[in-house]
Amino acid sequence: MDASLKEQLKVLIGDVLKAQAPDQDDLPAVEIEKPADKDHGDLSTNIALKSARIFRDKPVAIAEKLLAAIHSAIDSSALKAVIDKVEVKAPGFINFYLSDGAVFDVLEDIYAKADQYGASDFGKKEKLQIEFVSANPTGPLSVAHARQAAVGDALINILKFIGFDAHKEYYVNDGGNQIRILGDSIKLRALEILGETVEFPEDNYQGEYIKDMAKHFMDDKNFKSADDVKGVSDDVYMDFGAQYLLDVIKTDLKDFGVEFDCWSHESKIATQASIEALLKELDQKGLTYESEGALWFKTTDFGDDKDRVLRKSDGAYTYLTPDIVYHKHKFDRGFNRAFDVLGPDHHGYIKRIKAAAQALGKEVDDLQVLIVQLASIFRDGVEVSMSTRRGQFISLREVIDEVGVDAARFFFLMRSIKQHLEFDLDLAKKQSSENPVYYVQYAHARVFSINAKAKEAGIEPKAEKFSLLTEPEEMDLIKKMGEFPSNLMRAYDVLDPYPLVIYLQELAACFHKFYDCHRVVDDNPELSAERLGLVNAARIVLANGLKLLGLSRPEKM
RNA sequence: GCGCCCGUAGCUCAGCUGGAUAGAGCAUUUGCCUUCUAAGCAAAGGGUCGCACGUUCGAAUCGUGCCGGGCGCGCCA
Repeated sequence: MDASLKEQLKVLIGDVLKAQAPDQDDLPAVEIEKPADKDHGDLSTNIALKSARIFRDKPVAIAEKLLAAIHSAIDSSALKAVIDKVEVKAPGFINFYLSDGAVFDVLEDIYAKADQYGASDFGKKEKLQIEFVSANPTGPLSVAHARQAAVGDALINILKFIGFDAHKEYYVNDGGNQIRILGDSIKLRALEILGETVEFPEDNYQGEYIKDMAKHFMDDKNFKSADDVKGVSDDVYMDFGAQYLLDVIKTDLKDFGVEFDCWSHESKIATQASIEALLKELDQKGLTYESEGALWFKTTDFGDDKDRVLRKSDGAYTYLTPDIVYHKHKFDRGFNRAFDVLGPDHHGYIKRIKAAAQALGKEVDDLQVLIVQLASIFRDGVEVSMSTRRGQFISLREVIDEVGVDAARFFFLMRSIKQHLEFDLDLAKKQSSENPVYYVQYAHARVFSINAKAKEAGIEPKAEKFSLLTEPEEMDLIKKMGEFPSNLMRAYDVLDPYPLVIYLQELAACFHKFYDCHRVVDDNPELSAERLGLVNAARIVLANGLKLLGLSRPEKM
């Protein structure tokens, strides 16, 4: 079932096809796939259907012709031990059935690699970075950030597992206007607390947490009067606010199981000198021009809808400019590729920042933006309305406290990032069969109670030379385990961990079905030993998958 | 008006680069615990895959055009 088997078959069939039509040079490529239906074998090729036009014959007739040649080719190759049966089925598929021995190889492979089963050197140590969350330190993290955190973290784990040198980074946007507003908000709330009448601007941060911060601030400084508050510069409020909230963010993320390799600060990277150097570089490449008193970047050269302003007519830089410096900094640090995880409100920004990467000499796909759709929160069956500006939203902290880390991470990962997510707090909280979180973990935990039972009976798990497992539920479970590596590759292809979540649910389903149909520990010691080996192999695969998703692997539930 | 994402069972969603009779969970109905955890298993009902053309031996999947929903279109960040 592994990739090399598919490749071997592909080559073999390709050779057979070529022998049938030596003069044809535009033969279709051979594709091998795993049929959805068990009655269609373990592997299948549609080559006869694809080449119907070239051979000017019915697909079934072509398949029959190829079948004889494939049979003899297999008999004289190493595949003989692996392929049990080959047959043609309407409308012209050629289906391959694996031998039991080939299926058992999966189990031996799992035991040989253990917690490294599924790992590979596919990534060839390519150095890449995923930047995610990167919320401005102006408030606690929301559910949107929580989803991005779960996705970024799981994706990093998967990329590392398949051989990439992957790093996770948080970009702290501490240079912009919003920090000034944050400082102002704290200051005004402090004055309010002291009984002053203040006009609190609508654009300032309205959340209750600002009042808490103002109290903390005054306690720290031992401020008692409005004059004390007015006596310190705005910078003090800004620094306090940003640092305070950054600490909150770090703590919340840590409690969510997400720890970054690097926290980059805009204020340290996008310095005046580095911005000027960037502008000079872009100018030398002929990618900027002045118009209406502003400095523009020709992003249209790279497919953007319109050019973008780098420096406003008042002399200040737009958000884009330091962000380009930051991305240049990423590539200068040796990251071959970079991924930015952003919310859907940023999709209009993609062309711009990719244009910048190309202007800096990178290829189009060296910078990829992963847009993670939002999550709607449902409580008591109704959607909770959220507004960041008004400070009304469910925070990551509330999600952690209310449903727990495992359930929250699982829910955030169980849908494609392209899919808008419905997060039902009541469902996520439930410790019952309705909650999909526990389905996978329960399979893992069940193995431990089997092991306890086996220990009583003095049965040791077998880890090689399997031969007695013949039940369909056993074979299905083993074959499903063999699909683990390809699901990791699929997660990489789509840059989204969700295929792994779906896979683990399928694997758990195979396990539960086996569990209900057959007893592991019974009066046949040889069979019991093999079944014990089987369920422990399943436990390894489940554990590896859960670990990659950042979920716990309970031994008891 | 333009751009991105979504539209598949009552609900929430899978369906990978086009393949064989469109799947799962939840919900509904019905079975299975004196034996390794019932947070489990089995069975039943439930679908013009938003609509229409097109490409193809073959379309939920690809293309075009509509319809519907979400988000975004600043010298904001």
